[in-house]
Amino acid sequence: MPELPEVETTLRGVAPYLVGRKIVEITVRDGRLRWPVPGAIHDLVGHKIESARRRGKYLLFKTSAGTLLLHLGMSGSLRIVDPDTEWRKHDHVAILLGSGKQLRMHDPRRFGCVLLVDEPEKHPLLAELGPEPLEEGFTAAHLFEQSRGKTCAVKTFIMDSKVVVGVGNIYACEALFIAGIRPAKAAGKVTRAEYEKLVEAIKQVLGASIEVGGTTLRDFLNEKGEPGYFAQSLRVYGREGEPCRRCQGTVKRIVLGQRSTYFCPKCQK
DNA sequence: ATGCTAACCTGCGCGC
DNA sequence: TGCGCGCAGGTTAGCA
Repeated sequence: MPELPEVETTLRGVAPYLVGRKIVEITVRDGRLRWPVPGAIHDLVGHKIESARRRGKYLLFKTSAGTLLLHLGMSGSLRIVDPDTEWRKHDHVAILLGSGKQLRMHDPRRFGCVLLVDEPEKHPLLAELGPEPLEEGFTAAHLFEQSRGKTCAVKTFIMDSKVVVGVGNIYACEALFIAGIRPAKAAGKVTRAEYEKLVEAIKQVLGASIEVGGTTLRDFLNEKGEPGYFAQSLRVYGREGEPCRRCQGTVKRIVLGQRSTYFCPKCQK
């Protein structure tokens, strides 16, 4: 489900229900996520959520007793419900708030995680992360420097969270199409001028998707159960064999780094 | 250090 | 209708 726009949409949806509220009860129905949900998260009961923010695709809910670190993996989602709402299959963790509302984490594939951390910036999962793509630190110079000597595909390169966070499979394909760069081209051979275009394309495509609530492919819904509308704006992702929207060519699919990769051979060199 | 792969899971849509 | 197969928005661990 989630790339950066979907995580950001989720954050904006749930934050107003969380910040300033006390945690009344935490229910772990199935703690078998990517890593076991630590028993210590119950220490947060009685503490107030002071802030809710995002770092890459991680969500961080801060309390005076520690920070809840949450990742939605491939299929995770959050919902705000009334506590008497019927449990769905794969509703794994729930947090009851002082307001009487409940936050529920749903994740069929269980690639997501719910952890308790003390100093988020020092945590191994966050310490090595690259810049936020929508912030100042994400520049063509950064990509150019980081990529010199790299033989991996430029698409794989921009999906590496140590290089830049939040660019997943959909938006990597879309951004490379907008920038006119062939996804399989070695990252180290992409020119400075191409990285200029790519940085702009990434900012453009992520920003545009956030504006319409993210991409709903099969199951992404926001905290109110509404879909995102970016799917209808996709230029190449999932369009193998269909006509390119810019030229008369046909969208092709290849596999890079075990991931489906869509591009137009005529528009992307 | 770098780079590739296998692995973690469940569910869905497709062709037969 | 049912079954097997391939595929899915992410990321880490482990190996060469």
